[in-house]
Order: sequence, then C-alpha cells, then structure tokens
Amino acid sequence: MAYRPTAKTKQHRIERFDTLLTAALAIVTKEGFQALTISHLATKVGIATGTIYKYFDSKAQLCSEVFKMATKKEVEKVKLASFPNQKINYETRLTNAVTIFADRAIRSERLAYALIAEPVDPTMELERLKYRKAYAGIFAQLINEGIVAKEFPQQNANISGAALVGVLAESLVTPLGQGIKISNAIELISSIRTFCLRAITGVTKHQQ
Amino acid sequence: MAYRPTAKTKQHRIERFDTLLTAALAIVTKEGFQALTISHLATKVGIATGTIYKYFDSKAQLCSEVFKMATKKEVEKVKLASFPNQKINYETRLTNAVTIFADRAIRSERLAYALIAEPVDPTMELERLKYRKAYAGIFAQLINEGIVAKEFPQQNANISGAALVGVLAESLVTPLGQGIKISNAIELISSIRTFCLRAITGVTKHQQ
DNA sequence: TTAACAAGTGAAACATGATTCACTTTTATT
DNA sequence: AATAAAAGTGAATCATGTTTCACTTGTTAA
Repeated sequence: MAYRPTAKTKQHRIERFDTLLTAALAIVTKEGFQALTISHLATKVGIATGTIYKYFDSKAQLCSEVFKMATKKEVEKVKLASFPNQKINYETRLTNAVTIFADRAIRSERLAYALIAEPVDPTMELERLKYRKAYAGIFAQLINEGIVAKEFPQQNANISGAALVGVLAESLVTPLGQGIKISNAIELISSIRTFCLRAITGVTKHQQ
Repeated sequence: MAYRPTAKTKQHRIERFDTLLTAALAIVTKEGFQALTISHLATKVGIATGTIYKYFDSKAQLCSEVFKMATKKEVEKVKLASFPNQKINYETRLTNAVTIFADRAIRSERLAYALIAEPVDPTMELERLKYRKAYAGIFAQLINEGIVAKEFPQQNANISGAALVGVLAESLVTPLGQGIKISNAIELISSIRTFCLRAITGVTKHQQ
C-alpha cells in the first residue's frame, strides 16, 4: 500500500478550489459571464484547462457555484435590511432594502449586471431565476407583513415583490450593463426609491 | 448582352424574402430565438442553407429583421393605447396601455418572452434594448403629459417609464417563459394593472 | 440556342469553446 | 527505493452551429 490523502493534501485541494472560485468571480465581476471561459480561467490561475475538471464536473457547475457565491452575499444584505433586529416600520424597511440593493449594484462594477441581466446560456438562466426569486420572495414577505400591519394597502404581495425586482433590474441594472456612467447616483437612487415606495404604499412622501 | 431582372423575377425575390422572414418569426413565436438556426429555417422553408445567405448577410441580420418585424407591431399597439385620437384622461390611457401589453403578451405564446426576456446572444441584446427603450419611451411620454395635466404627481418620467417596462417584464413575461400556464389571466392582469397605476398615480383605485 | 447573369445547392471549411484522456509529476506509504 | 494514488497537463477531440464557394440550375435578351 501507499498513498493516502493527508490533512495537508486536503487543505491544498480546498484552497485551490477556493482560488478557482475566487478567480472566476473576479472575471465575472470585471468582464461578465461572457468572459468566463475555461481556458481564460486556467490561464489566469496558471494551471492547465484539464485541471479545472478535477475540481468541477462541467462549466455549468462552475458557473453555478460562482453564481451561488455571489448571490448569497447580496441577498443576505437585502434580507437584513428587510428584516432587521429592531422594530422598524415597514416603509422604512422597504426604503432601506431598495437603497441597499441600489447602492450595492452601483458599486459592484459589472457584477450586478452579470447576475441579473447579462445574457447567459439557458442553463444558467435557471440559476438566475432562483436569484431573482430570492429577491422577489424577500420583498413579498416584507410587503405582506406591511399589509398585515395596515401600513400598506391591500395588494397581491407576490406580484408586487416580483414587480419591484423588475423595477430595480430595468431602471438600474440594465443601464449599468450599458457601461453608462451613473453621473448622479444619489439622484438616480432617490428617484427609484420614490417610485418603489409609491408603488407599494400608494403615497408620495417627499416630492422630489 | 443577355439577362436582366424583370418585374416577375424581382417579385419572386421579394416573396421569398418575405417567406423567410415569416417562417423565421413562426419559429421564434413557437420555440424562441434559441430554435432559430439557419439549417432549421432552411429545412422549414424547403431550401438549402446557402440560399438563405442570398437574402441575408448573416444570421445576426436575419435575427435583427425578425426582431424589428415583431417589435413594430407590438409597440404600435401600446403607442395607440397611450396616445389615442380621442381625448381620454391619462389614468385611463395608462390602464389601457398596460392592459394591451399584458393581454398581447399572454396571447402570444412564447413571442413576448422571446422579445423581452429569452436569453439571446449579445449581438441581439442591443436590438432588444431598443425594443425595451421604445416601450419605456412611450410610457415616459405618457407619464410626462400626465404630470403636466396635473393628473400624476411629480416624478422622473424616464425612470418611471423604464420601471414600468421592468414591472411588466418581471411579473408577466418571465413567468410566461417558464412555461407556467396562466391559470387566471384576468386576475393576474388586474394585479399588475393595479400595481402600475398605484406606482404612477399614487392612488389605489379599486381595492382588489 | 446561346451568352450572361441570378438563384439555388450542400458539402466542406471555420469558429468557438467545452471536454476528454493518455501521460507526466507529485505526494504519501511501506 | 518501490509502489500506489491523486494532481496536473495540454493537445486532440467533440459539439454546435455559421459561413463559404465551386458548381448546377433557371431566367432573360439577343
């Protein structure tokens, strides 16, 4: 008998897996999924293409992992804004959630665009759908609670939740993908926030 | 000297061009852009792949033409609802525009999904952007006029217009793409309409 | 009926990546 | 050392289409 994996070996495997994922995410963040090819990744990490297949079954799986990794963090932030530890009224929560989303999207280079709007192959589209649904679900729950608390008018919370995702995607993320420089982020976020609030509450708070 | 194209010849060319475009649109309507390949189209029309290149420079151009063709008709309908010949108040116009869009999307099999949300290659994404912008532009103008008429509250009409496109895409078209059968279209359209109206006017008319 | 050109053909060449696999290198055990 | 197993390699192969092009067929005018 002979070889057996040791702690050190296993550690190295984990580290390399991590390196690959991180490098892949970096590519996506800078250049989008469109630029995430096996050979590009291999070159970037300084290994052979074949090696990547010792860590991932397929490119689809690699993409999926990258997606999940990026997603998790983003969704968590919005969830926290929507369901904070303190008691905060629902209108403020909604405001915060939308603001956090918008703010992070603007700061994220191409990442928000890659996750939400960049054209990708149909396999990944399913992953993306989950991502959008995660947001929509958070919003829906927030809206539902707001309705119960009599803060928001009666409405179909699921549809309103999905609609908010659409609003954010179309008014914020798609422009980001066009390489349009956001000349006045504050103003843009403010307008989107006003729209979302009015859409859910029916009231325009601060005339802009 | 010898050959010169005649009226008959030219006519035939036009007809074939038309046949190709129509067949391509049929494919997209049934199975999406994903199914629109040169050889599929050639087979369907009963000609050789090479022949198609006598009518279109490239697949990109073919797709673009199909897109324009489908787009034109759709946008026209929404435009007409938004700017009718008679004097109608802006809230009603908005209601009509949203309803027309939703109704046509639901009836259109996969077409609405193909035009708005189906993953396509980046070349076509530009074409699609124009399409979305066409809608956003119509909505923006409608909203602007509504503001001037003091019917709608002050708001950034361009952002509100884009946001409405996002709402429709996310709450209606994306589900259509999932092959989800709309069990209750009336109810769905009604919810979306209510959302859009509240988002723009700030008022919930009919509590649902 | 033939010269001149357009329309049509479809097999072969291209393009773009993903994926495989026979082989080399490294690591661990006896 | 000798052996076993995993990690790593990268050129070759596959998969999916698009696009070309030498060639055949159809059409028109002289």
